[in-house]
Amino acid sequence: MPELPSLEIFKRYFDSTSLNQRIEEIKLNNPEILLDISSNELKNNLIGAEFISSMRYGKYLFANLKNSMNLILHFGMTGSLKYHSKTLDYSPHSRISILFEKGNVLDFEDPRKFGKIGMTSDINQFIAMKNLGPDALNIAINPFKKLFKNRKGNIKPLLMNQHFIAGIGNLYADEILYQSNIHPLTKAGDLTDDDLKIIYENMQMVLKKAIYFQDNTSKFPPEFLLAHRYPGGKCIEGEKLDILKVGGRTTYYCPKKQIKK
DNA sequence: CGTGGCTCCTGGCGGC
DNA sequence: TGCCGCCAGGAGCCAC
Repeated sequence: MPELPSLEIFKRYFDSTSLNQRIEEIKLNNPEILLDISSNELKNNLIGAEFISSMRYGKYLFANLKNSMNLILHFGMTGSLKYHSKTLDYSPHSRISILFEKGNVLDFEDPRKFGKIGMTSDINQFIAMKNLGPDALNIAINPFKKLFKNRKGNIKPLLMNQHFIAGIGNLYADEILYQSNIHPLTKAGDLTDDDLKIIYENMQMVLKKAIYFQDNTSKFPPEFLLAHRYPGGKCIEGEKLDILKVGGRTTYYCPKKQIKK
């Protein structure tokens, strides 16, 4: 589920389970998910250390260690966290297991193995190296509007472009545009100042609501697209949602509400 | 630059 | 039941 809202949920889960305990052992079941670091190096940084805090940026979670290193977690399409007792509930898809001294385990699960795990001593440098745009939940309206200066291309791929703005994925891009009455194929250059304001406000609203609903789309009220986003689904006004491919990704929108300019 | 296509990998679902 | 094709919340790379 990993768009910004799930990342925020993961962060809270991590903070409430995994801080301030000595790391005793690392089980690295799939070293191929490591990002620019060897298994031994990762283990050397983690074993004997402890997490003291965490920070989310876009779709990345940084777990801060007392020794001033930071574990980087990227969840791909199917990543998640699971904290459990050492004695039970090992996930078959655990790619890395972090065993704490008191007998509990944090599993990084990821069936499809699109996730990545790494380590950095400098989070800002990592963000700059990845060339990530500003975080979607921590940008003010004027800087947001400025991002659109001289931008071409369609609005939906732009919202999903992590170099442009960090945190929005396929589902929430659809929701934000639906709430804003903007067609996903609208050219960025055709958006008015008012359109950008509306998109900005809906981006904030949608992401916050999604966090509030624990990123569980089945809990979304009917005025949200995500409550009806499946083949044959109808929006709250009874209009059948249309499906398009935009930037290679399946896109749902309401043809009545979201008119192309 | 911007875009479209392909790739990594695995599981779940619908259709035959 | 078994097999097959298609699809999936991400993102990097490459060719045009």
